[in-house]
Amino acid sequence: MPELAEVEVARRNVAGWWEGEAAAEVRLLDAKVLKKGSARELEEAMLRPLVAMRRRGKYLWAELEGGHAVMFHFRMTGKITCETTPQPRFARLAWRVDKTGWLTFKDSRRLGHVEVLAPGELERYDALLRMGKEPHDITVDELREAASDRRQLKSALLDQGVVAGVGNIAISELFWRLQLPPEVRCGELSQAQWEALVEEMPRYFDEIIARSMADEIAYMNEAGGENIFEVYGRKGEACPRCEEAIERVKVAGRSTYFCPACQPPVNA
DNA sequence: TAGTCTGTTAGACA
DNA sequence: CTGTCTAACAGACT
Repeated sequence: MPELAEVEVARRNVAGWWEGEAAAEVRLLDAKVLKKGSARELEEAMLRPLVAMRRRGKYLWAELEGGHAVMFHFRMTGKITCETTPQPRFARLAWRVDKTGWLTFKDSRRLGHVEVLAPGELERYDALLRMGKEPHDITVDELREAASDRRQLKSALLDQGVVAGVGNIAISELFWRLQLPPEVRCGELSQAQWEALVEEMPRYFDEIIARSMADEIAYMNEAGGENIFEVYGRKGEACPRCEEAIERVKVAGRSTYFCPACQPPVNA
């Protein structure tokens, strides 16, 4: 599951499931996922009607009547699904909405978290304050300014302070589309390549979002696990563009999949 | 089996 | 500043 795209799909789904209602019942199934606020505050907040579901980067939050917010971060394995029972496997928090069923925050690895924010705290939420612009809003100049020349482009794009929501999978896919080598440094990109990157980022996310929404409808969530990416997770398979075998390397500490033929090193 | 991999992020360290 | 490693954690894969 992708990054910004997965969270945006979750936002749209949850907004539809929960829209205009208050939860009828809240169950905190694993108290350790609640990183800020008390179980009681969480319950009181969620029992108020939903005002809006919002997203910034990979952060997702619910705004409730009365001014509280409930913040979610999925990290690696978190997700929100709609269930018929309140305690499916890996459920950490569940709330029942009459018209829909049990909305469930699941997280097998328990790296994700939930926070209850009192009125006004959202405006002072550090991760949001430090976050770069969304891929859909950032300009070429803004991106170049945030990414210093010597830094690896991958490292810069993974930095949420540079641009919001880009994750490890998106990097492999974007680099393949733009034919950039995995370890390319920011200073090595031409103006045209910067422009292409700024154009391709929102396009990539829009495509994955559209695809994920369609899959949700087709499979009623709980994806079948088919790899929808061009190169990510496809080591040894043929490049869709040139048939060369896809390789995997570690850059910025994370796996990057690339085609050695159509993404050659800059100095080659 | 045991070891290795994993979509994130913050923080320690060289 | 930069990259690398680790810790959170637990399951899937080789």
